[in-house]
Amino acid sequence: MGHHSHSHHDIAALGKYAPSVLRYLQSCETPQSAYDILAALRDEGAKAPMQIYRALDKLAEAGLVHKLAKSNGWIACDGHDHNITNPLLLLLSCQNCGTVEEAEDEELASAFSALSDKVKFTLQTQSVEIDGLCEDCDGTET
Amino acid sequence: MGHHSHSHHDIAALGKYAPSVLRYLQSCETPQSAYDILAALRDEGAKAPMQIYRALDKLAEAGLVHKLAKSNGWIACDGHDHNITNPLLLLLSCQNCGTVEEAEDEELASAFSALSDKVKFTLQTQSVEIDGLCEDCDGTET
DNA sequence: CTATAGATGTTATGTTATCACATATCAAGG
DNA sequence: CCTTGATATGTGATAACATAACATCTATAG
Repeated sequence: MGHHSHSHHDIAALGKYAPSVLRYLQSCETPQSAYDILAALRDEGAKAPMQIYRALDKLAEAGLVHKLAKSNGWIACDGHDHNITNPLLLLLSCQNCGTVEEAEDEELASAFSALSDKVKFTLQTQSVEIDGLCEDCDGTET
Repeated sequence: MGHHSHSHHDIAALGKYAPSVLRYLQSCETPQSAYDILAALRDEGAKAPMQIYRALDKLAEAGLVHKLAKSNGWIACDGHDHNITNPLLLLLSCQNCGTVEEAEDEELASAFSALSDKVKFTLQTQSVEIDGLCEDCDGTET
């Protein structure tokens, strides 16, 4: 259990550009748009948005990248194992520096389950995006 | 306390199109895009996206409409009072029929607060979007 | 070898959002 | 009045994000 599931993926099988898209996102501190990634991967032959979106779709399905809906940005997964036993991923997005921290929380996950029962709404969400200030930026921002 | 705060707003003060944008969203069952709203408000003189976005921005700031980040759609607030004492709005978005239900939950709100302390991340988020199936659709969808 | 299925390349287009500047409205001071 | 400045609104252009549609390539089963 010390390993996370990512090492089990054959990233090359996710398409021609999946490895470089993932490597690029891993090299970035902050979320990148599909067009940012496209620009960065010109050297490697990428020419059209579809090539990037196809790679991102497969990487996301494999849990190797996450999309931030509010900003249309993408990040590489930090290594959390997003599988059936870890149902709820929290993406803590700093409004000052732009970094995104991943977290999981049992208490929050069970509060979600309880709510789901209470209001009779069957949850399908696997991640929740949360805005705020990271420890470094809190108090620091102008 | 039978009243909600919305009656305190002077909607006309939120701009020329704010009243008709709000009225239109209130008439819709499902989220509408800014361009949907624009199309619906041609009769009332709306001609360009900016006119709609300006109205939506002010309505959102007043808590009278909510944006769904994942779908770029907008809904009218259902009457919940989104003020300082009710910090966390949950938007339960049905993936089958498209309706969005608003909810609040003390337990969930305190789990968020607890998490915030634990990971040292200062929350600014006021609403959380959640996907799933509403009671009517659960089991019903094909 | 060829048929075919799936992956990738490519063009065009659809959709969402904002910029930048023009024009209008209106209130306050001269 | 009239000018000045602040705020609201109108408008065209364009940026930014995403997908449709079809062509071409490639691996491999038959």
